[in-house]
Amino acid sequence: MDTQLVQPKQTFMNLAPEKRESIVRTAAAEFAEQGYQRASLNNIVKQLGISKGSLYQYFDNKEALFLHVFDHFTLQVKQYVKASVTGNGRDDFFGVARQVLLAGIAFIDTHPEYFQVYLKVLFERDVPRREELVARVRLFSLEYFGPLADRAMLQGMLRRDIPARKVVFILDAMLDRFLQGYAQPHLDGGLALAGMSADRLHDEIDSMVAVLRTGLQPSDMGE
Amino acid sequence: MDTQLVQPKQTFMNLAPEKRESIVRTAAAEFAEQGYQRASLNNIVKQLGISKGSLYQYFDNKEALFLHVFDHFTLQVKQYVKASVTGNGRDDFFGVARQVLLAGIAFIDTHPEYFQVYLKVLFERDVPRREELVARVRLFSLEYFGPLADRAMLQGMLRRDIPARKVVFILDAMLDRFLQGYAQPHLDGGLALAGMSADRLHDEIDSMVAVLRTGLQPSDMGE
DNA sequence: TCATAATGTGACCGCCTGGTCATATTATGG
DNA sequence: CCATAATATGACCAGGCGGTCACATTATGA
Repeated sequence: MDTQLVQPKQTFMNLAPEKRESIVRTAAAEFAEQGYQRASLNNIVKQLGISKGSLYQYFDNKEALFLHVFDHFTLQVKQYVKASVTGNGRDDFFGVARQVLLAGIAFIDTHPEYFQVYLKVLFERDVPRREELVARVRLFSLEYFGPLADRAMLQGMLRRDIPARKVVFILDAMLDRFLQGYAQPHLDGGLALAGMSADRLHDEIDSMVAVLRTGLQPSDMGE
Repeated sequence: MDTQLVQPKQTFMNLAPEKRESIVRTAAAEFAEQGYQRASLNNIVKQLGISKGSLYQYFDNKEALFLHVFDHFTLQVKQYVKASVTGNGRDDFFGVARQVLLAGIAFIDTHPEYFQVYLKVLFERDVPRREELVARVRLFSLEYFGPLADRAMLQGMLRRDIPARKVVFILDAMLDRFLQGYAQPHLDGGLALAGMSADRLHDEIDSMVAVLRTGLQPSDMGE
């Protein structure tokens, strides 16, 4: 989640920032709708009102454009999560989970196309450097929650009869699935998360975290 | 989940059953690997060693072939779940969840390509009659667990402070995610489910269900 | 002002796609 | 055996793709 996946050509960097942004946003929308393989460069340049030759002056090929879009996505995610968690002081394990969930919702609200690109990468074959891309995002989650769970375990905040890595799996599954349900109405298990008001959404999140607390905290701890 | 999505042409029905099966299996594999849009009929007929004209004597078009494959998938799932649950007597709510999880694993083991087709349908746009296809599978899960949860609630087997529909969401999310992780190694949250031995897999499932029990049962109930 | 460098353009290429159809092959039954 | 119906075939079509390149346009700075 550190170094860049690809370098655009110098010509692209010389562009006005607004134009750069509009290109990345338009490309992201196309990749989000169609996935990598079906996404059409002809479509992208048509929507941008530039010629195909220009696009090839900015990026070496379709793959480089796609990787640059993904670079933007990971950068944005990182910023969102960091901002939301560090902003709200020292929470306990489940408090952090709640914050991450809220950050995810906020991210999807402001950049729905980026999250769709991520989902496409997860479930599509033949995405260039797919393993690497997925690893970047998954590792971010695992490496983030892993140490947190270990610490919580040492502090007696988690049941000792469940291995820490299983706690992480459950947390990861729940968070990811909740976000998938928010972005992809079919997966919300009948909760109708998609059009929900912010208040009710927060209620859903709180009660979801509460269930995790009950299930994963030692029984001799209050809520 | 009842009526057929599409009728193959008569010519297809006149074929020897083994040939019919080999056609459906080969098509399923192609759709699983490539998704609907990218799947190539040229590829399918080449692998089958038949001409493209023949394929069009069996099905009206690509869409009809795809829908027929999906029909087979839903039929198989139904059989697997029914068989595994009815076979093992009267379990409690969480016991049934465990049985369904085991049935899902068994299904993926024997028909990995069908499950991949389902995942592709979930995350791909422009799949013909996509809403309908997803609804068939999701409704199967919701309509199955919904009444079960209601009954469990009435019998005092579930915490009263969590609405039944939220219990269903959590269960549905956990099961679906576990199966996704089994079929798609990136999503296993570091549990390495993919290559796991049957015994260890059963352990994982048992402890997962145990966590659900603890989190969702009233605190005054033993395990 | 003008030579040079940087950037923009879209017709064009080879390739692959889903789908068609005239024709060849095989099965059927009188 | 032969006429007819059923089935199999693959060359062919229009359309879209990623990518190229000779050329037009614009920016630069001496």
